[in-house]
Amino acid sequence: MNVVTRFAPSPTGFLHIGGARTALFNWLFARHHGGQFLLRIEDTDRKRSTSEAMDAILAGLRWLELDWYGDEFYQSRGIERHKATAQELLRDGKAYLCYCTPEELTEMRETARKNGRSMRYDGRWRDRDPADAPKGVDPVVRLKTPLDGVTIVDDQVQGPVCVENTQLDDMILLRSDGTPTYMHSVVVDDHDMGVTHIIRGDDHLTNAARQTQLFSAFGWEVPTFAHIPLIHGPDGKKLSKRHGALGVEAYRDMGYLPDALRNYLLRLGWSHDDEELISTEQAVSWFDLDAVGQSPSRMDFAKLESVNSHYIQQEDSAKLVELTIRRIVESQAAPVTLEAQGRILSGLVGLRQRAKTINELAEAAMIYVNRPVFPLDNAKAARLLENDGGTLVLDSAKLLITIDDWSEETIEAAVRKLAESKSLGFGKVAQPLRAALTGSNASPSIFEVMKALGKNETIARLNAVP
RNA sequence: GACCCCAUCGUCUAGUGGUUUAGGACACCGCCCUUUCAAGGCGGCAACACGGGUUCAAAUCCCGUUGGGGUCGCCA
Repeated sequence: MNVVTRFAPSPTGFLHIGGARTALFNWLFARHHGGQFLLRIEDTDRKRSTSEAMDAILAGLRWLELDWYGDEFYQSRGIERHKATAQELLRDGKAYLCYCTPEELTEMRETARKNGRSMRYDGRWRDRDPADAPKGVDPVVRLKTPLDGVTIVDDQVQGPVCVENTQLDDMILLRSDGTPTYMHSVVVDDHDMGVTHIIRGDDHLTNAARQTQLFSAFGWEVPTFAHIPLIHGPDGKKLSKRHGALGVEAYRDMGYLPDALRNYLLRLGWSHDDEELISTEQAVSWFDLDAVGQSPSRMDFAKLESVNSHYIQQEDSAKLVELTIRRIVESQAAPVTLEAQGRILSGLVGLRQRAKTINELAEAAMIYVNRPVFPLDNAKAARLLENDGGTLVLDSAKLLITIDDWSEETIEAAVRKLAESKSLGFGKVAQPLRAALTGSNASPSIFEVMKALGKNETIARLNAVP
């Protein structure tokens, strides 16, 4: 089966989470079937389209590693073609000129609503003699849609959806200024681009019926539709900014990995038995429309974090260090020395195990960037150095300075021996050391920290305790 | 309001008429491990919206109710 999918965002805002999932599903579906995934920017609304939004969408897609086939299409470049096809329909008597004023339309809408009908435009110019055309009024071009019968959208996710044709009015193809509408442009473009599968949000389901009518008017084959349920906020209501209706770059800034976000989004509304952590390769081989759920799902940051932490465990060390350092530099607006970078890499095992996001990782890694400042801000840590805590730290320093083989094992053996010699529980020694070394009462293993810090820095930090 | 879609633990979901005391994951709770915090291991809590049918048998099929969502622009 030849498969061509497309993602068609309008550049009026960033690439939000729902759009990202739509793009992912299209990408996956095309990959799975060995087809092509195309990108089309729907920029026909010049007033609302911005180049910033366009850049944000492209950057978001690239960050998510959802690459599209060939160059992206710009809908605005097809305007002449869209106009021409509408004229064809007009010539063939499948469309007509309508001279209704906006006021008339508003009135019609109100009447329709009052009478409990969904049909808005009453088709008053459908069969009217063009000679009746009022002077000085620019007409719109409307499609002559079927007056009776039903239009069936055989949706791959929702199943067959039947809409009575009496519910659908004659849609506008060309505005009175001659420019094509979205409904018209989409159909022409999808046909011209050879799109075989239209996978998009559920909010377009009712559009599918209208677009089907247009495809039929042209005598074109209707693509297969698949409307995926929308993502809602944690409360089941429409996704708001507070709930995560953010651009994907915001997710990057919150410290999520693209692989993790993709995995999370994939599982939101799609499943493969009990699989939770799914690699891209597996996703490509498993993904199909029949496993897409029919009900809307809710955004769950806790689950996203959990998935993200798994990907942080799996991420390549060098890459992880790079991301961590970049984040530190961004937030501290200060460089990280090569020495500190080496320490972070050395202590990465313990750091990554405790981090759910890159941001948490960057924060935890600060113990390798800055020395603790006394008196410590952390009250619990400060308390660990009170009484004989400070003495234990200095005793440890004296002992550790004699160690030549600076390995975790040797360091641990030495510290354990010290605790034993003083008849102290191991924790009694370890906690003050932790406070002296990291300025905190919680950190990775102190032996790992000492190893990563190196002997000189370790001794220096221990001796710095007042 | 009209039309369309949806309905299994708090959340994401498995389940396609009997294999189900409804499974997994996240979250939550407890225990273990333990130098702290995590991670990990073990265990626990927790759902078929409701009402009618169909059938020997229904979470699974049908109808209705309720609830949620979407659409109703010369926006996309």
